[in-house]
Amino acid sequence: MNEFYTGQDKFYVSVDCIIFGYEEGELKVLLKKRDFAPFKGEWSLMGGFVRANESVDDAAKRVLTELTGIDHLYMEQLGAFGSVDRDPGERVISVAYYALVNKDEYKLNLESINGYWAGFNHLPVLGFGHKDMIQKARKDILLKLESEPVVFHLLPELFTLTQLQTLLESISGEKIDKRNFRRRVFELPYIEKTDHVDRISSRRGATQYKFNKEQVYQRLK
Amino acid sequence: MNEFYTGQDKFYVSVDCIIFGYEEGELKVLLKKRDFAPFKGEWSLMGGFVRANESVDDAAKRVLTELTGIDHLYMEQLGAFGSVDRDPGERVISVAYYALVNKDEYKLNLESINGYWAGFNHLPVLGFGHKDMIQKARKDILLKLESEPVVFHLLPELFTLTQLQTLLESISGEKIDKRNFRRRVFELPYIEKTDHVDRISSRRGATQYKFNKEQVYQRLK
DNA sequence: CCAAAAGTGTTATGGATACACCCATGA
DNA sequence: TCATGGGTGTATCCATAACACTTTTGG
Repeated sequence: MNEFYTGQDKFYVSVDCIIFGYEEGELKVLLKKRDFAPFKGEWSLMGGFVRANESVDDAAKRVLTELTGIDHLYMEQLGAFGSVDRDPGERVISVAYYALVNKDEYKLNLESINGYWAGFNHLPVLGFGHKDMIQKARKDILLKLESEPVVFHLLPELFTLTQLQTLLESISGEKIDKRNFRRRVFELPYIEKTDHVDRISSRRGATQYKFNKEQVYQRLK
Repeated sequence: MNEFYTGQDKFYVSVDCIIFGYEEGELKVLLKKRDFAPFKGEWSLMGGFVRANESVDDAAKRVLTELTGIDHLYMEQLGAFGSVDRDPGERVISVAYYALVNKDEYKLNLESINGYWAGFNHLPVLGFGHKDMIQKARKDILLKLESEPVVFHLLPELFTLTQLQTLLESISGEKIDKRNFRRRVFELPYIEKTDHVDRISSRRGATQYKFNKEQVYQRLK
């Protein structure tokens, strides 16, 4: 149609998904054993190629669903990673996304996808610039948190304030004062106390809270 | 090399540059008349195709230099724009960048590039999702401003506090109190008073200030 | 002398921080 | 009874916001 376009180079375009979860006080990232070269058998992010008939965003959703069965996730684009030799096999331009998952809600079959939840502070060696992507994603979430309480995507329906606090601490990398933290939480209209008590993590039992999602979104105009 | 890659679709990948400048109290965006279809002769962002032997970041720098002669600019990636029908001519995945330019330092020959500085609040009709990109870029800069005084890339060497204030107002879209603003500025170690006086914009004359770039970067660790 | 922009301080308020002890329970 | 994590208030400090008049000078 446009001869100007002809003669331009074409590229493989992939998507890489950084899937964050939370467990036992630590932020986790879902990794998978690579099925094919290069680095076959090594750990890597969930990824796949963009197809001609889908948008890049749709490709990311598709890859996520294909690999994990998870649908309708909270997901944001992180950016394009386009250095020439990022993929040692072929030139591939990758667009990275990050997703936040409530691990309880979606019971993944880790075996069938050759996956595992890596502790954010104990990542294995990763190729393709994946480590940079993960670090960048963490910073991005931290920034986003200032304007939107996205962490609730990571937590189970019911959670204790200690769980919420340690999650925020592990994302920000900083200790939070318990009393100041709780006072702030009590002022938030979208975090509600429930009658449930968690007796797993402490002898005394901790009150469980839940997010009121309508309030979250209403609050954001 | 990797048969898995073969059979995947390939794409044209382009870069689009949102070049911001500042003049007479208003934020500006550099646009250019398109040389080829689709939308030949219409206004659009500076753009070009990524080549096989260069990174996407390098492509953005190259396009900027080719079209404007400007080199070594402050530039950030905004993200990938990959909907299927974004470009009505062909499927093209675009990675957008924004740049901040001191218009005085780089005297552009607007005629030769068919360009013009559009007022941010008076943009013409733009295709290819360029308007969305521009809006997103403004928000991004606003966010970035909280952690880094990037506006100095837009200002001339010497500037008055009123110029700085109106620039910030036009980026944020909000009025700032003059006295509070000035008090805050006086506390910043990287904004220095000079002996120069600007007599163009007022009868009385306004003191000109300058950024101390070492202080800016030192401050950011 | 007047129009137009530059310049200048004080007060009030709210949010952030620092800080230490008692409580309830299961083992 | 004791070890473990849950739960609670107060005082201080600092950043932010609101607010109006005087100064200088070119025309």
